[in-house]
Amino acid sequence: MQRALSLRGAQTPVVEVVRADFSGSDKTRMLSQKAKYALRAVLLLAERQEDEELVLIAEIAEREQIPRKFLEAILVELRKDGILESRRGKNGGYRLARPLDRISFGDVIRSIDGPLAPIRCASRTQFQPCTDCQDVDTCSIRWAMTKARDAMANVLDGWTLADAVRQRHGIGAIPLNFAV
Amino acid sequence: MQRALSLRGAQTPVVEVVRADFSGSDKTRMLSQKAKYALRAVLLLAERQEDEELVLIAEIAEREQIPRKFLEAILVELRKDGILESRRGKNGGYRLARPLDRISFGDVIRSIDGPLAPIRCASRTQFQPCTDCQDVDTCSIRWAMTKARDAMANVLDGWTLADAVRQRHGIGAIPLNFAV
DNA sequence: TTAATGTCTATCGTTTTAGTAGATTTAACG
DNA sequence: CGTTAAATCTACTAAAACGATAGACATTAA
Repeated sequence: MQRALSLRGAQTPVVEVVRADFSGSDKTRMLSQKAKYALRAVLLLAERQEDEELVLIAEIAEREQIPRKFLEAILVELRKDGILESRRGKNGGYRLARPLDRISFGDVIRSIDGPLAPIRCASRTQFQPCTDCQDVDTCSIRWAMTKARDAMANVLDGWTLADAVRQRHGIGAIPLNFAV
Repeated sequence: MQRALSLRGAQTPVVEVVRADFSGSDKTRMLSQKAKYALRAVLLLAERQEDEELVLIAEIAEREQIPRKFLEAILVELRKDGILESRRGKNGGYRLARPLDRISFGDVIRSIDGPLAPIRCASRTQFQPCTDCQDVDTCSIRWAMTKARDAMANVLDGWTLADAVRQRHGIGAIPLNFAV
């Protein structure tokens, strides 16, 4: 049975130019624009946090080029999750609710985008089995995704605003677990 | 200036029942349903690959409870990316295009969902700067996301169908880098 | 009281996701 | 050759998520 010969596999492109399109397009997959804005905002607050002053939404919006109204919603979420504090009224504004070294990238991302895990059944903070799952305990997809989540969480929960600010200013070494 | 007292932080819920809602809802974030189907399909083919036989789409669909027509599209993508081979016509069907130990979870996920990186500027296979990026080289978000991507890729590219099948059958040890 | 500020609620257009339907091509077999 | 069993291609659709916007409302300092 020599049928291997007639099998259709990947078309190895005869000319490479063929591969020049955007197959796979522009899927964001994971970090939403919203979470990216959140990180930028929080990072800005981190730079300011020394001078005990509150920072205006308007200022954050302008400096980071984030749509004002959209940013408002983001900041409210971060406040509800205990990452930011705010005061309303005249002289109001925002600031970080905790010291720089106690706010991680993971905290911010979870606040805006939800669990870090690629799939709910691999989440440690928001576990939920797939509706069509046959056996949660032996599922090898879940197993791999859990490992992936842990690896990612290890990075994102270990990397704090303090680290980012330090890195940005070029002072201080990068933590050991993040060596390249 | 005692303004810390009047700051609004996270509302520590007075009654815990309040927290019973689904804030954060059901965002998939990363692994799409489609990619999950793809992994299930490929895993099934991996179990069958010994007996040189081709497997019907219909059979995969039924066994894995995947909508038939949707599955077709998935298998075509996997074939185009060189993960599967197929033959049409009578006695047609699908099978893996490479040995089990040369197809990783990362391969399958990339084929269906695109780059593993949480954000394009952190992708090694599909790099692209953010349109609003001020400085790609010093961006600390990109930096963190790159580390997260690498950690995740290390897991998903290292975990192959061979590993998954071995694990499923309870024989053979889990590779060192995946020790818990 | 007023002006400056954050907060809440509702809405909206676009893109992505998940899925469906039907016509078409290919290969085996008699 | 004709039939039949398969994959494949093209087009469409409903629902959700995403990114944003608008406007009324609540709070605080001066």
